Parts: sequence; structure tokens; C-alpha cells
Amino acid sequence: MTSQPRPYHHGDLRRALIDAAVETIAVVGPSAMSMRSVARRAGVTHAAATYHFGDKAGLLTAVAAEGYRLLGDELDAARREHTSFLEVGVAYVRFAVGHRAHFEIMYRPELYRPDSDDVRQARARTALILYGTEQADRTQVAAGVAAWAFVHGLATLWLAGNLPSELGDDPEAITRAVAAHLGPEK
Amino acid sequence: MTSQPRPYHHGDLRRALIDAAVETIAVVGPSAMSMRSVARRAGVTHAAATYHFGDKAGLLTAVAAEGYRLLGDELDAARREHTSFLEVGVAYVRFAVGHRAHFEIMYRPELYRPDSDDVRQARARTALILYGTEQADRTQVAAGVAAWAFVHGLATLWLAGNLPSELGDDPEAITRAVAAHLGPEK
DNA sequence: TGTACATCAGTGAACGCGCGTTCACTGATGTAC
DNA sequence: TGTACATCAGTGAACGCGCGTTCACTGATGTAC
Repeated sequence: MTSQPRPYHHGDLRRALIDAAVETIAVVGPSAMSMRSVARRAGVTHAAATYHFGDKAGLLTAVAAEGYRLLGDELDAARREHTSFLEVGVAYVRFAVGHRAHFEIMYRPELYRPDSDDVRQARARTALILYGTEQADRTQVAAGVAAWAFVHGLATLWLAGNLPSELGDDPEAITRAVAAHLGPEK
Repeated sequence: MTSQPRPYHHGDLRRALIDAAVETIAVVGPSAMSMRSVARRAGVTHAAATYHFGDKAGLLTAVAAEGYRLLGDELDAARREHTSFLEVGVAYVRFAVGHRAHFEIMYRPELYRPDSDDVRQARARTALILYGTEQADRTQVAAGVAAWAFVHGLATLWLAGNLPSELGDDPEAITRAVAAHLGPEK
């Protein structure tokens, strides 16, 4: 118990505020998150959050950028570890379920600044992995988008509680099982 | 110009309030919609909205139920008019793009009462069309979910502005083009 | 090692605002006789 | 056709609340000499 209860200088409050934002979003949802509730959770005056991020959109921009970075890491790792591209899709669903708060912010661009350099770079890297290559032709892009749409839809439906219960409650297993039934629709 | 400027009794304010809610959501997004802004748009005191729907969740429940009903209608029509199941998927995407406000509310169950009878019935009908039959076996359900996830993901990515611009700007055409590249992933 | 000073990090109070809900009310409509 | 009365539909004012942002401030840290 040598820790000071409330050091005036936090050490890494920026980091702590992002974590607090993620935790808050996980509990109350993306639209109910407030600067004040985040600061409260971090044990700090709410003005401190504005000091570090400028405004609310600034904080959420940091969350979104971190989300894209984490997603890129996980997709990249999945691609290296498995020969099956399906496992990249499974990693996508695993990310969405495991990092729900990040995921929900990322796909609500009206809440942050999707054009910030930080976000654009991290997002471009993710897209690169999903499309396979930098100079993808139209066919490669279409194939990448097909896979992306499938896993994104599956993750979104899962998070919203819209998947039928017959499929079980393991989102990764569901992904593998359902993917087997994909096919050009007739 | 025989219309009275402000009749005390509206005639069908309930209907008008739902329309106003949908329009407001289309403009400011689902989380920024307020009872007051909706009433303002309908040209009515904000207390009138509470009178008709009980509370804010009540109004959004009505919007969600109407959304599921409209979606069911469109999917049903597509199934009757086309032999290709793909066109049911295209109808799904068309609905999402054409009824963005309804669609965004429907998949944010934390904003309304997804367990209300109204919503449950309309949602069940939609699911029925997507799964094909009432006593669907696990394979049929998995195939239905595969198709549903794909079009849902495509619609969601489109609405969030996340699809690469090379694919053009016609969501229905994109759906047909991209669906051709679906396949059990290896 | 000590001191002066600049910069950084967080405080706390204040601001004006829009919100959802409640409530007593009144104007309009419909029905019974 | 007329009247009395109940019910319905919407009003307008008030409530308390949490919010994002601003700002003068102070405590803590780091650096130059």
C-alpha cells in the first residue's frame, strides 16, 4: 500500500481516459457516454478530459483510431498464423465481440472525426489486409468486400442479439458454421 | 387554401409524429433525435408526443415496428416477383438505403422496447422470409443467416461510407456484383 | 547541490442549454336523449 | 334540431438534471545555471 491515493499528476492520464471511455461505452452504450462520466470513472475532473482531447469528438477519435489499430493487429496475426482466409474472418468477428466498444464507435463516424490522419492510416491498413493487396483490381476488391460484408454483418447481428438461438452462443463457431453455406446466390 | 392553419385537433397526430421522428432521425441521426425536436417538426407541443407514445422509447418502438413491417413487405414482394433469391437480398439493401432512419433504429435495440408484441411479430415475419420456412432445420437456418449477414453487412458498410469507391455508388448494383464473389471461404 | 523560473497537468466553479417528464388546464368532438 | 355532458386531444408552464465548454487558478515537474 505505498501508492499515493491521489497524485496531482497522473502519469498517463491520456491513456487512462481512453480506457475509461472504452469501459464507459461498454456499460452504457456509445451515445450515452459523456465526457463527465468518463472523467468520473478515471477519478479526475471532467475539464481534464477536455484538456487532453480538445473536445468529445477528440476523445472518440482516439478510441476509433485505437480500434482500427487493434483490429489491424488481429487480422494481420490471423493471416500469418493460418493459411485459411476464413480464419481472418473469424478474427474479425472475435475482435467485434471482444472489443465491442471500439467496434461500435468505429462504425459510427458521425461521433468522431473519421478524416483525422490517425484514423485514416489505421483504417487503410485494415482495408489492405481485407483486400489482399495495394493495387487490387476490381475483382479482388469485390471478393474482399464480399468477405468483409459477411463477417461484418454477422458480427453486427450478433452484437444486436439478432441471430437465432439455434446456432448456439459461440460467435466464432457460428462464423465457421455459417460461412460453409455461403455461395453465389441464385 | 381552405386548410385551417392550426386546427386544435390534428386528425392523425400519431401518424404525423412517427413521420416526423423518421425525418428527424434522417437528418440528425438516431442518438440526437429528441421528443422536443420531433414535436417541433410536427408543429405541436412536445407534451403531445408523450401523450401519444408514453415516453421516448415508446415513440422509437413504433418506428422500429413500422420498420420491420415495411421490410417484411418489401422482402415478401421481392420473393414473389423474382425466382432468384439474390433479389431478396437486393431488396434488403434497397430497404436499408431507402429507409435509413427505420433501419438504424431497428438495429439499435437499446433505444426502444424490442420485446413489445408489435415489434416481435413484425420481426418474426421478416425472419421467416429470410429463413424460408417455419420449421427450418439447422442447415436452412445457417444458409439463411449466411445470406442475411452478407446483405446486412453490405448495407451497414454502405451506410457508414466504408465501401471502396471503385465499386461505384449504386448499392443495388454493388450487391449483385459483390454477391458473385461469395463462396465458402478456404 | 541549490535556486529561479518556465512549462505542464489538472482543478473547481461557472455559463447557458436542451432534455424528458409531469400536471393542471382547456378547447374540440362525439353521443345520449 | 337542440342541449347537456363525458371523453378525447393537445397546451403551456414548470421541475430538476446532466451535459460540453470556458477560464482563471494552482500544484507539480523539469531545466538552466
